[in-house]
Formats: sequence, C-alpha cells, structure tokens
Amino acid sequence: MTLCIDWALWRSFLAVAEAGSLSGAARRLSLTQPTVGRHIEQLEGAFGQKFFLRSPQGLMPTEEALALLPQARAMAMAADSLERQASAPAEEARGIVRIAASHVVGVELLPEALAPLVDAHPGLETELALSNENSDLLRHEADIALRMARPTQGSLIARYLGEVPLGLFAHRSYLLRHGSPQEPGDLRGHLLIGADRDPAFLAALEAFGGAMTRRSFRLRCDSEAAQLAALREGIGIAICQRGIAARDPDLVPVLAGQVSFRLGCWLVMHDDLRAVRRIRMVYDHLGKCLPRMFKRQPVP
Amino acid sequence: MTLCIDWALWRSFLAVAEAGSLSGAARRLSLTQPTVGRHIEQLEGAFGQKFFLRSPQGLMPTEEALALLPQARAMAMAADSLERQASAPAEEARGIVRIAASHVVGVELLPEALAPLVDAHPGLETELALSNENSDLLRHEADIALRMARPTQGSLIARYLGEVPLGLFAHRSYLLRHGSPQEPGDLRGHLLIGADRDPAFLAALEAFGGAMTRRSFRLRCDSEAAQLAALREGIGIAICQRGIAARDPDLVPVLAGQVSFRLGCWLVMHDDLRAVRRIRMVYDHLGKCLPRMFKRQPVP
DNA sequence: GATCCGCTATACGGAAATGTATGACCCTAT
DNA sequence: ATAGGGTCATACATTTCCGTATAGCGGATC
Repeated sequence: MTLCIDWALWRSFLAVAEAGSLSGAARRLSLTQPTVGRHIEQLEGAFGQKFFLRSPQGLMPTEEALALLPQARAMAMAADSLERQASAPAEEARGIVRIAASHVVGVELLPEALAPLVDAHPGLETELALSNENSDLLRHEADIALRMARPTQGSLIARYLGEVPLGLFAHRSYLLRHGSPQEPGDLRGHLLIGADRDPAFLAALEAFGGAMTRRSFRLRCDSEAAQLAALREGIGIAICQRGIAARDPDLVPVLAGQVSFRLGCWLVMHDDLRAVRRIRMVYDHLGKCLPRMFKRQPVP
Repeated sequence: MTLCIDWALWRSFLAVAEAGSLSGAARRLSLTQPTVGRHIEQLEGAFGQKFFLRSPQGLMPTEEALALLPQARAMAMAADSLERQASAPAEEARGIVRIAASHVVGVELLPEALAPLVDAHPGLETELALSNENSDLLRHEADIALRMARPTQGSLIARYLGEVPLGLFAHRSYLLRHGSPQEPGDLRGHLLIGADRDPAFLAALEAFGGAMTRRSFRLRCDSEAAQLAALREGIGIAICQRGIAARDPDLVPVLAGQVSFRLGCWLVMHDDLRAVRRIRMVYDHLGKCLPRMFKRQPVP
C-alpha cells in the first residue's frame, strides 16, 4: 500500500522467476520481452534493489527475489482462483471447479464419480489437480480437495467421508506363477510393491516394529497410480484400495481376512467458496458418491 | 490463466467493492474515476456478467461480486505482503514487520518488548495488527502472530511460549470500598468484569458447570484492553495476565492462592517468510522476550 | 572458426490506457 | 425552492505504455 506497486508487475516478476528469462516470461504472459524487462526494471527501481542477475543466458533470481517467490505464487493462486470463480455467475451450475486429489483417486475414482455430474450440467468444467502432496487449499491451489488426513482447520470446511478400506492384492497371473501367500509370514518371499519416500507410508511401516522396512518392497514408487499399474501388470503384491481393486476382476485379494488397513478420508473446501453454488454442488456430490465407491465389493 | 485478466483489474474490483463507489476507489488507488470505471467495465465484459449495480449513490456489488470478494482480499493480502517483504533486502535487519496480536498484548506487552529491537535497528519498522480474532497468517494478514491457541498447522511455523498465568485482580481503591473476597464464594457479591461474546471465554465458563454464567459479569466487553482499563479505574474485579497486572502497583491480586488460570501461548509465522531475516529476527526476539514478561512478578 | 540460436539491451513509432473537463442525476441542507 | 456536495457517464487530449525492429553478447554445433 505504501508504494502502490501495480499488481501486474508482480505477475511479470513471478513469470520471469519461473521461466528463467525475460523472453520466456513474455511468451507465457503473451507480452513481449522489452515489456517484461521494463516491468522488472520498474520493480527494482521501486524497491531500490536488484531482483535478478542479468546474463545472456537469462535472468537468475537473487536471494531477495527467492524470498519473495512463495508469496508471489500465493498471489498468483488467488488470481487464478478469482478467474475460476468469476467464470460463471455464482448461482449457476456452470463454470470451473478445480479438484485436488492423489493420482490414484484422480485416475480410478474421480472420472466415474464426476461423470454423471458433468453430464447433467453441460456448462460445468472440472480441473483435476493430481499430486501426492496435500495441495494447499488455503492458497487456493484448488477449490475442493480429497485428503487422507484430517484437515487442520483454518477457514476450511471438511466432511468426513469415512474410512477407505485397503488390502493386499495381486494379479491373477502373478499368483499363478508364484503361488498365493497363506499367512503374513509368506509375504517375505514375494515381490512387494510399495511407496518410495512417502512419509505417511514410511511412518505406517514403523508400526510393524521393524518387521517391514522400506527395503521389503522391491518395487518402490510414490505414485500410487504407477503402483496400481505395476499391480495390474502382474509384477507383484501391492496395497490397494479395495473399492478400486474390486473394479478389476483379475485382481485377487491376498491374505484377505488377515491383513487389512483403513485410511480416514476427508473432503475439504475453502470457506470462501461456500457461496459458489457449483462448487458446493460438486462438493456435495462427491460427498455422497465417494463413500459408496470406497465400500464397493468385488463382483464375482 | 484462461482469460489472462490483468491483475490490476482485480485491484480496482476490490477497491470499488470496499469503497462503494468508483470515485472512492479511484481516490484510494490514486487513479481517476473514469479509469476505475473502465476497469470494472473490462472485467464485466470479460466474464459476461455484471459485478456492480450502478446508481447515482455509488456501486452496489452483485451476488456474484460478493462471492468473489474474499478471494480478491486474499490476493490483496498477498500483494501487501509482497510489498512488505520487498521493502528491504532479505538479509538486512531493516524493513517492515507486521505483527498480529490481541489488543491487550499490543498495548501492554509488545511496545516494551519491541523497544530494544527497534532501537537497535534503526531501519526496522513494525506494524501492529491488533484484533480479537485470530488474524489469518495463511492469508498474509500479518508476518508474525501471537496466539492463545495452538496453531492448526498448514505451512505455519510455531513456537510454544509456555503458559501465560492469569489471575483475578482489582484496583486497590475498589477493594477499599468493597472489601477483599476471602474465598471464591465471596465473588458473588462483587462486580465482575468479563468478556461479552468471546467464544473462548464463554467456553471456559462452561467448565464451571453453571456456577458462573455470562450474567455473572456485570461489565462485559470483548476487548481485554477495555477490561483492563475498567479494572484500573476501580470498577470491579477482572481476570488479567499476571505479568501485566504486575506492572501496576495499584492492582492487587484477588484470591491469589485459590483462583488461577493458565493459557497456552504460541508465536507463529508463515513458512514462506523463513528466508526473510528481519522477520526471523523479530520472531526470535519475541520468542525470548515474551515468556519473561509473562512470568514477571509484582514488585512490592 | 563460422554459423545458428538463445538471450538481453536499446531506439522508435503507434496504440491503448489514462487524465481532464463536462454534463446529468440524486440527495441533503439551507 | 435552490444551492452544494456526492455520484456516474461521456467526450476529448495527452501521456504512458506496449510492440516492432535491430544491435550485441554468449554458448552450442558442425
């Protein structure tokens, strides 16, 4: 407020920092290199410090610019969110809704869950922001998020969807080749598929008190979607949501009665978006639809 | 991103919504009324909807605009924060630091706590954002916040400052006129000063199981600073931080050994600001300084 | 070593956004 | 009733800002 910096300058600032060059930023913003260059100049002039080191290879952010970067991103998120929200009148069921979820959920559950909704509302557009990290709703990275951890409040609205049942599964072909484990101890001889560095997963392993370590899993990957693909390929045994496994008749439960996990699941949205009808609608729909999908049993 | 709205338009949007008129917004932004009017026009054109109802008395936000408002504010917060952060090179101990706290703390503790710091660093500017509500660091309303509740994470860094000891106090003159209560039951006949609608306070009362209600307090006000002023005026008996009461020799503990409370206290900052030296510095200083002030004993 | 492709920096003409000035309207106060 | 302060809308001049074009620099490729 003190200096009244034109907000457009920050946009150029962020673009340059992310693109690494004036020209690159200009392309991204549909501007020209001299314009973006002037913006940066203007910014540096206003604050009396250099934000980028010029070089013929591009611009390198200085220490100061790096410190500003996260906040500039926050601003960009808010701007994007504004454009999404303004994309249609609040009381209509059309416009853009951005949903954050893990890769598996995005691949295996959301398409099916959203299908009837987008079908019924021709003006409704959905964006899936799939990521392993909990994307930050507070920064408006998405409108709605599906989370496996209780949201730690802070102007967020959450709905508990219940527990997602997990189990061990293997492809029929794998079991034909390697046999079916009959008790947990048998797992030692099998090829297990698990997460790579996912902290939640590693923490869960601790619970087994050393009986299972990261090394127990011979195919490690943080993308659950890739794990699922490997599972379907018959590479080994993996943990999978029962509801998802149930959709594939070739996936066979392993140690069904003996090994099982559950994961709490929350649907979260930002309080700011309470007034936006289409978001509320998607939120409510997912809130009804997903628990059913979690509970789905295999059809024999 | 889809439409590439100039960020400056959102700034005008917010200003108009908050000022209630084009002219007002123009003054606030150091622009002119036609310019701001064009901005709004442009925005409405881009999204194909009206955001304001024009009238000779000003502009009234439509339903749609109201839905966008919180996010526009979030964007403004981020912009303000950016300006603050850029106000000085990150590695220098000068620039602006914005601190959120309650009114009492802002009046009674922060000035004293900050004095040596601003004295030692001539370039350091501090802004106090005093409010009863927990101001939202995640929206960059402030750089550092002092809170009486455990921060519910989410990219926030927090330091536990320990428990703030509270007690009942009264001004010497009040006790001369009305006598000193000797046991908790005696409080019934006295004029108690307490909060008005503060949910935390009302929740705390529940703990007494109906023995104390909101009506037990004859002077009710949510501003603890005003409560303190009333206390000093000799109006009645109030709950007060012991450290604050200790600074005033005329404030006498009431039922000192028998009634006491404690309140957890956290110093919080946003993870994004970790790299900004001056903020870190103020954070560290307050982290050391405040616990001492909480524990301060009356000097007889 | 010559060529090409990426980048930045500078100069200049043109378009777009801004500011000034004015008119019309409404409310309030005299 | 009327003058004054507030508002928005419009027309016009100007300035500011942007884009085009070009020069200069460094690294990669052949």
